[in-house]
Amino acid sequence: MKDRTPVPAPHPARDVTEHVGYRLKRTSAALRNAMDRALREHGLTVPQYSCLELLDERPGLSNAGLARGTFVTRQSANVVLRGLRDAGLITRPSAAEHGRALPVHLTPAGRERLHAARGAVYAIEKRMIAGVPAERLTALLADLDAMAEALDD
Amino acid sequence: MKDRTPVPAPHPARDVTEHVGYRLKRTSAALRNAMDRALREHGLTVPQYSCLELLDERPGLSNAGLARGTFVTRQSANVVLRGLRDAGLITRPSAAEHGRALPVHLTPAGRERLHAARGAVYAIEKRMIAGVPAERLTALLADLDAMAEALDD
DNA sequence: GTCGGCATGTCAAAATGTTGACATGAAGGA
DNA sequence: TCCTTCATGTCAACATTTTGACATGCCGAC
Repeated sequence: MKDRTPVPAPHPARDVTEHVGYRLKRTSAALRNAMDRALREHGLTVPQYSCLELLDERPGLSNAGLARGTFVTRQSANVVLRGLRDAGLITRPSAAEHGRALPVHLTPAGRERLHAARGAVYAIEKRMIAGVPAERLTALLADLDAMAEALDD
Repeated sequence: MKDRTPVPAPHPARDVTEHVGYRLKRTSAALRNAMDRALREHGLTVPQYSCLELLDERPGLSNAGLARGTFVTRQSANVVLRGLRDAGLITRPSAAEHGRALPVHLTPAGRERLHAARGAVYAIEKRMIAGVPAERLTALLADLDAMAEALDD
Protein backbone atom coordinates (compact mmCIF):
# COMPACT_ATOMS: atom_id res chain seq x y z
CA MET A 1 0.00 0.00 0.00
CA LYS A 2 1.03 3.56 -0.59
CA ASP A 3 2.92 5.53 1.99
CA ARG A 4 0.64 8.22 3.33
CA THR A 5 3.05 9.62 5.86
CA PRO A 6 2.98 13.38 5.42
CA VAL A 7 6.28 14.90 4.34
CA PRO A 8 7.84 16.67 7.32
CA ALA A 9 8.30 20.37 6.62
CA PRO A 10 11.84 21.72 7.03
CA HIS A 11 10.54 24.10 9.69
CA PRO A 12 7.16 25.16 11.07
CA ALA A 13 5.24 27.09 8.40
CA ARG A 14 1.62 27.86 7.77
CA ASP A 15 1.94 28.05 4.00
CA VAL A 16 4.47 28.14 1.19
CA THR A 17 5.06 31.86 1.58
CA GLU A 18 6.78 31.14 4.88
CA HIS A 19 9.33 28.80 3.35
CA VAL A 20 12.87 30.05 3.02
CA GLY A 21 13.00 29.16 -0.67
CA TYR A 22 9.92 31.19 -1.43
CA ARG A 23 11.16 34.24 0.44
CA LEU A 24 14.53 33.96 -1.25
CA LYS A 25 12.91 33.84 -4.64
CA ARG A 26 10.59 36.72 -3.88
CA THR A 27 13.37 38.96 -2.63
CA SER A 28 15.65 38.05 -5.52
CA ALA A 29 12.92 38.79 -8.02
CA ALA A 30 12.20 42.16 -6.43
CA LEU A 31 15.86 43.11 -6.44
CA ARG A 32 16.37 41.94 -9.98
CA ASN A 33 13.37 43.97 -11.08
CA ALA A 34 14.46 47.14 -9.34
CA MET A 35 17.97 46.84 -10.72
CA ASP A 36 16.66 46.19 -14.20
CA ARG A 37 14.64 49.37 -14.20
CA ALA A 38 17.42 51.47 -12.72
CA LEU A 39 20.13 50.13 -15.00
CA ARG A 40 18.06 50.59 -18.13
CA GLU A 41 18.56 54.32 -17.79
CA HIS A 42 22.29 53.68 -17.95
CA GLY A 43 22.06 51.38 -20.94
CA LEU A 44 23.08 48.32 -18.96
CA THR A 45 21.51 44.99 -18.08
CA VAL A 46 21.95 43.31 -14.72
CA PRO A 47 24.45 40.71 -15.98
CA GLN A 48 26.39 43.44 -17.74
CA TYR A 49 26.56 45.53 -14.60
CA SER A 50 27.64 42.50 -12.58
CA CYS A 51 30.45 41.86 -15.02
CA LEU A 52 31.65 45.45 -14.90
CA GLU A 53 31.59 45.48 -11.11
CA LEU A 54 33.52 42.24 -10.94
CA LEU A 55 36.04 43.43 -13.49
CA ASP A 56 36.59 46.66 -11.62
CA GLU A 57 37.55 44.62 -8.60
CA ARG A 58 39.52 41.93 -10.37
CA PRO A 59 40.98 43.32 -13.60
CA GLY A 60 42.18 40.76 -16.10
CA LEU A 61 39.66 38.15 -15.07
CA SER A 62 38.91 35.52 -17.71
CA ASN A 63 35.54 34.73 -19.23
CA ALA A 64 35.29 31.53 -17.22
CA GLY A 65 36.17 33.39 -14.03
CA LEU A 66 33.54 35.97 -14.80
CA ALA A 67 31.01 33.20 -15.34
CA ARG A 68 31.78 31.71 -11.94
CA GLY A 69 31.61 35.11 -10.31
CA THR A 70 28.21 35.92 -11.73
CA PHE A 71 26.75 32.44 -11.36
CA VAL A 72 26.05 31.74 -15.00
CA THR A 73 27.57 29.43 -17.60
CA ARG A 74 30.65 30.31 -19.60
CA GLN A 75 28.47 30.58 -22.67
CA SER A 76 26.19 33.15 -21.08
CA ALA A 77 29.12 35.16 -19.84
CA ASN A 78 30.56 35.08 -23.33
CA VAL A 79 27.43 36.66 -24.78
CA VAL A 80 27.49 39.36 -22.12
CA LEU A 81 31.15 40.07 -22.83
CA ARG A 82 30.48 40.41 -26.53
CA GLY A 83 27.83 43.00 -25.78
CA LEU A 84 30.16 44.91 -23.52
CA ARG A 85 32.94 44.81 -26.08
CA ASP A 86 30.64 46.02 -28.86
CA ALA A 87 29.68 48.89 -26.56
CA GLY A 88 33.35 49.69 -26.06
CA LEU A 89 33.23 49.12 -22.31
CA ILE A 90 35.78 46.32 -22.13
CA THR A 91 38.79 45.03 -24.04
CA ARG A 92 39.70 41.45 -24.66
CA PRO A 93 42.73 40.21 -26.59
CA SER A 94 42.00 37.90 -29.48
CA ALA A 95 44.88 35.62 -28.62
CA ALA A 96 46.21 34.46 -25.29
CA GLU A 97 49.71 35.22 -24.15
CA HIS A 98 50.24 32.21 -21.99
CA GLY A 99 47.38 29.76 -21.53
CA ARG A 100 43.98 29.83 -23.17
CA ALA A 101 42.41 32.36 -20.82
CA LEU A 102 41.81 35.77 -22.39
CA PRO A 103 42.11 38.48 -19.74
CA VAL A 104 39.30 41.06 -19.81
CA HIS A 105 39.87 44.69 -18.86
CA LEU A 106 37.65 47.72 -18.41
CA THR A 107 38.13 50.58 -20.84
CA PRO A 108 37.98 54.15 -19.52
CA ALA A 109 34.46 54.31 -20.94
CA GLY A 110 33.61 51.13 -19.07
CA ARG A 111 34.86 52.55 -15.80
CA GLU A 112 32.91 55.71 -16.51
CA ARG A 113 29.70 53.82 -17.16
CA LEU A 114 30.17 51.63 -14.12
CA HIS A 115 30.66 54.59 -11.83
CA ALA A 116 27.55 56.23 -13.18
CA ALA A 117 25.42 53.12 -12.77
CA ARG A 118 26.86 52.23 -9.39
CA GLY A 119 25.10 55.14 -7.72
CA ALA A 120 21.70 53.91 -8.86
CA VAL A 121 22.41 50.34 -7.77
CA TYR A 122 23.74 51.36 -4.38
CA ALA A 123 20.65 53.47 -3.80
CA ILE A 124 18.50 50.41 -4.41
CA GLU A 125 20.55 48.28 -2.07
CA LYS A 126 20.35 50.94 0.56
CA ARG A 127 16.58 51.16 0.23
CA MET A 128 16.43 47.40 0.42
CA ILE A 129 18.34 47.05 3.66
CA ALA A 130 16.74 50.10 5.26
CA GLY A 131 14.08 47.85 6.75
CA VAL A 132 16.44 45.40 8.43
CA PRO A 133 17.86 46.39 11.84
CA ALA A 134 21.52 47.33 11.55
CA GLU A 135 22.58 44.84 14.20
CA ARG A 136 21.03 42.03 12.18
CA LEU A 137 22.70 42.87 8.87
CA THR A 138 25.92 41.04 9.66
CA ALA A 139 24.00 37.97 10.77
CA LEU A 140 21.88 38.13 7.63
CA LEU A 141 24.94 38.14 5.40
CA ALA A 142 26.45 35.27 7.35
CA ASP A 143 23.26 33.22 7.18
CA LEU A 144 22.91 33.72 3.43
CA ASP A 145 26.48 32.61 3.03
CA ALA A 146 26.01 29.57 5.25
CA MET A 147 22.96 28.51 3.25
CA ALA A 148 24.79 28.79 -0.06
CA GLU A 149 27.76 26.94 1.41
CA ALA A 150 25.55 24.12 2.63
CA LEU A 151 24.15 23.57 -0.85
CA ASP A 152 27.03 23.70 -3.29
CA ASP A 153 29.67 21.12 -2.77
CA MET B 1 34.53 69.29 -14.41
CA LYS B 2 33.58 65.75 -13.64
CA ASP B 3 32.35 64.71 -10.24
CA ARG B 4 34.94 62.47 -8.65
CA THR B 5 33.15 61.98 -5.35
CA PRO B 6 33.23 58.25 -4.65
CA VAL B 7 29.84 56.59 -4.53
CA PRO B 8 28.94 55.84 -0.89
CA ALA B 9 28.46 52.11 -0.35
CA PRO B 10 25.11 51.04 1.14
CA HIS B 11 26.97 49.53 4.11
CA PRO B 12 30.57 48.84 5.04
CA ALA B 13 31.98 46.15 2.76
CA ARG B 14 35.46 45.13 1.70
CA ASP B 15 34.40 43.82 -1.70
CA VAL B 16 31.37 42.96 -3.79
CA THR B 17 31.00 39.55 -2.19
CA GLU B 18 29.93 41.26 1.01
CA HIS B 19 27.06 43.11 -0.63
CA VAL B 20 23.57 41.92 0.13
CA GLY B 21 22.70 41.67 -3.55
CA TYR B 22 25.64 39.43 -4.26
CA ARG B 23 24.87 37.10 -1.36
CA LEU B 24 21.24 36.96 -2.35
CA LYS B 25 22.17 36.01 -5.89
CA ARG B 26 24.67 33.43 -4.76
CA THR B 27 22.26 31.74 -2.39
CA SER B 28 19.43 31.81 -4.91
CA ALA B 29 21.65 30.28 -7.55
CA ALA B 30 22.77 27.53 -5.20
CA LEU B 31 19.19 26.72 -4.22
CA ARG B 32 17.98 26.79 -7.78
CA ASN B 33 20.76 24.46 -8.77
CA ALA B 34 20.13 21.98 -6.00
CA MET B 35 16.40 21.95 -6.70
CA ASP B 36 17.00 21.51 -10.40
CA ARG B 37 19.08 18.42 -9.85
CA ALA B 38 16.71 16.93 -7.30
CA LEU B 39 13.55 17.61 -9.30
CA ARG B 40 15.01 16.19 -12.49
CA GLU B 41 14.69 12.75 -10.95
CA HIS B 42 10.98 13.40 -10.55
CA GLY B 43 10.55 14.70 -14.08
CA LEU B 44 9.83 18.24 -12.95
CA THR B 45 11.44 21.63 -13.45
CA VAL B 46 11.60 24.25 -10.73
CA PRO B 47 8.83 26.41 -12.23
CA GLN B 48 6.66 23.33 -12.65
CA TYR B 49 7.19 22.32 -9.05
CA SER B 50 6.42 25.84 -7.88
CA CYS B 51 3.15 25.78 -9.80
CA LEU B 52 2.12 22.44 -8.35
CA GLU B 53 2.91 23.58 -4.82
CA LEU B 54 0.95 26.76 -5.27
CA LEU B 55 -1.98 24.92 -6.79
CA ASP B 56 -2.04 22.44 -3.95
CA GLU B 57 -2.47 25.32 -1.58
CA ARG B 58 -4.84 27.40 -3.66
CA PRO B 59 -6.85 25.14 -5.97
CA GLY B 60 -8.61 26.84 -8.85
CA LEU B 61 -6.01 29.57 -9.20
CA SER B 62 -5.86 31.23 -12.63
CA ASN B 63 -2.88 31.41 -14.96
CA ALA B 64 -2.36 35.07 -14.11
CA GLY B 65 -2.54 34.31 -10.40
CA LEU B 66 -0.03 31.54 -10.83
CA ALA B 67 2.26 33.93 -12.68
CA ARG B 68 2.13 36.42 -9.83
CA GLY B 69 2.74 33.68 -7.28
CA THR B 70 5.81 32.37 -9.04
CA PHE B 71 7.21 35.77 -10.04
CA VAL B 72 7.14 35.29 -13.79
CA THR B 73 5.07 36.74 -16.62
CA ARG B 74 1.69 35.38 -17.61
CA GLN B 75 3.24 34.12 -20.81
CA SER B 76 5.88 32.10 -19.02
CA ALA B 77 3.32 30.65 -16.64
CA ASN B 78 1.22 29.68 -19.62
CA VAL B 79 4.04 27.62 -21.10
CA VAL B 80 4.58 25.90 -17.76
CA LEU B 81 0.88 25.10 -17.49
CA ARG B 82 0.82 23.63 -20.97
CA GLY B 83 3.66 21.32 -19.99
CA LEU B 84 1.89 20.26 -16.84
CA ARG B 85 -1.37 19.65 -18.70
CA ASP B 86 0.39 17.58 -21.36
CA ALA B 87 1.88 15.54 -18.54
CA GLY B 88 -1.59 15.04 -17.10
CA LEU B 89 -0.75 16.71 -13.82
CA ILE B 90 -3.32 19.50 -14.00
CA THR B 91 -6.67 20.24 -15.59
CA ARG B 92 -7.81 23.48 -17.10
CA PRO B 93 -11.21 24.14 -18.67
CA SER B 94 -11.15 25.42 -22.23
CA ALA B 95 -13.89 27.94 -21.56
CA ALA B 96 -14.55 30.13 -18.56
CA GLU B 97 -17.74 29.87 -16.59
CA HIS B 98 -17.93 33.43 -15.44
CA GLY B 99 -15.10 35.80 -16.33
CA ARG B 100 -12.10 35.09 -18.50
CA ALA B 101 -10.01 33.39 -15.82
CA LEU B 102 -9.62 29.64 -16.32
CA PRO B 103 -9.30 27.88 -12.96
CA VAL B 104 -6.49 25.33 -12.78
CA HIS B 105 -6.74 22.19 -10.65
CA LEU B 106 -4.38 19.38 -9.74
CA THR B 107 -5.23 15.93 -11.03
CA PRO B 108 -4.71 12.92 -8.73
CA ALA B 109 -1.55 12.24 -10.71
CA GLY B 110 -0.45 15.81 -10.12
CA ARG B 111 -0.98 15.50 -6.39
CA GLU B 112 0.88 12.22 -6.46
CA ARG B 113 3.84 13.70 -8.28
CA LEU B 114 3.92 16.74 -6.03
CA HIS B 115 3.98 14.63 -2.90
CA ALA B 116 6.83 12.56 -4.28
CA ALA B 117 8.88 15.60 -5.27
CA ARG B 118 8.12 17.50 -2.10
CA GLY B 119 10.24 15.16 -0.03
CA ALA B 120 13.31 15.89 -2.13
CA VAL B 121 12.74 19.63 -2.03
CA TYR B 122 12.12 19.71 1.70
CA ALA B 123 15.31 17.78 2.26
CA ILE B 124 17.22 20.44 0.36
CA GLU B 125 15.62 23.24 2.30
CA LYS B 126 16.40 21.46 5.53
CA ARG B 127 20.03 21.06 4.53
CA MET B 128 20.12 24.69 3.58
CA ILE B 129 18.87 26.04 6.88
CA ALA B 130 20.83 23.58 8.95
CA GLY B 131 23.66 26.06 9.16
CA VAL B 132 21.61 28.98 10.46
CA PRO B 133 20.90 29.11 14.20
CA ALA B 134 17.27 28.24 14.94
CA GLU B 135 16.69 31.45 16.84
CA ARG B 136 17.73 33.47 13.80
CA LEU B 137 15.49 31.71 11.31
CA THR B 138 12.42 33.79 12.12
CA ALA B 139 14.42 36.99 11.86
CA LEU B 140 15.89 35.84 8.57
CA LEU B 141 12.46 35.26 7.08
CA ALA B 142 11.26 38.62 8.35
CA ASP B 143 14.29 40.43 6.95
CA LEU B 144 13.93 38.83 3.53
CA ASP B 145 10.31 39.88 3.52
CA ALA B 146 11.12 43.42 4.59
CA MET B 147 13.68 43.75 1.82
CA ALA B 148 11.25 42.56 -0.84
CA GLU B 149 8.58 44.84 0.56
CA ALA B 150 10.90 47.83 0.44
CA LEU B 151 11.59 47.28 -3.24
CA ASP B 152 8.30 46.53 -4.94
CA ASP B 153 5.76 49.26 -4.67
C1' DG C 1 59.27 12.85 -22.25
C1' DT C 2 54.45 11.40 -22.49
C1' DC C 3 50.06 10.66 -21.14
C1' DG C 4 45.75 11.63 -18.75
C1' DG C 5 43.24 15.01 -16.30
C1' DC C 6 41.54 19.57 -16.24
C1' DA C 7 40.32 24.25 -17.37
C1' DT C 8 39.41 27.33 -21.04
C1' DG C 9 37.05 29.28 -25.29
C1' DT C 10 33.66 28.53 -28.69
C1' DC C 11 30.07 26.54 -31.75
C1' DA C 12 25.29 24.88 -32.43
C1' DA C 13 20.72 23.66 -30.78
C1' DA C 14 17.21 23.76 -27.57
C1' DA C 15 14.76 25.42 -23.67
C1' DT C 16 13.26 29.24 -21.12
C1' DG C 17 11.85 33.87 -20.45
C1' DT C 18 10.57 38.52 -21.72
C1' DT C 19 8.51 42.41 -24.46
C1' DG C 20 4.81 44.06 -27.21
C1' DA C 21 0.41 43.61 -28.94
C1' DC C 22 -4.38 42.42 -29.29
C1' DA C 23 -9.14 40.49 -28.23
C1' DT C 24 -12.43 39.40 -24.70
C1' DG C 25 -15.11 39.77 -20.56
C1' DA C 26 -16.34 42.16 -16.04
C1' DA C 27 -17.05 46.18 -13.19
C1' DG C 28 -18.08 50.84 -12.28
C1' DG C 29 -19.20 55.60 -13.34
C1' DA C 30 -21.05 59.44 -16.34
C1' DT D 1 -27.31 52.71 -21.41
C1' DC D 2 -22.70 53.52 -22.93
C1' DC D 3 -18.08 54.07 -22.15
C1' DT D 4 -13.82 53.84 -19.81
C1' DT D 5 -10.89 51.01 -17.13
C1' DC D 6 -8.91 46.91 -15.76
C1' DA D 7 -7.64 42.02 -15.60
C1' DT D 8 -7.26 37.99 -18.24
C1' DG D 9 -5.71 34.73 -22.01
C1' DT D 10 -3.09 34.31 -26.06
C1' DC D 11 -0.24 35.17 -30.25
C1' DA D 12 4.20 36.46 -32.27
C1' DA D 13 8.93 38.11 -32.11
C1' DC D 14 12.87 38.52 -29.67
C1' DA D 15 16.42 38.00 -25.96
C1' DT D 16 18.55 35.28 -22.65
C1' DT D 17 20.29 31.10 -20.81
C1' DT D 18 21.29 26.44 -20.66
C1' DT D 19 22.74 21.86 -22.48
C1' DG D 20 25.85 19.29 -25.18
C1' DA D 21 29.84 18.95 -27.72
C1' DC D 22 34.47 19.74 -29.27
C1' DA D 23 39.29 21.66 -29.88
C1' DT D 24 43.13 23.74 -27.57
C1' DG D 25 46.60 24.54 -24.13
C1' DC D 26 48.56 23.84 -19.27
C1' DC D 27 50.16 20.68 -15.59
C1' DG D 28 51.31 16.86 -12.71
C1' DA D 29 52.02 11.78 -12.37
C1' DC D 30 54.21 8.23 -14.25
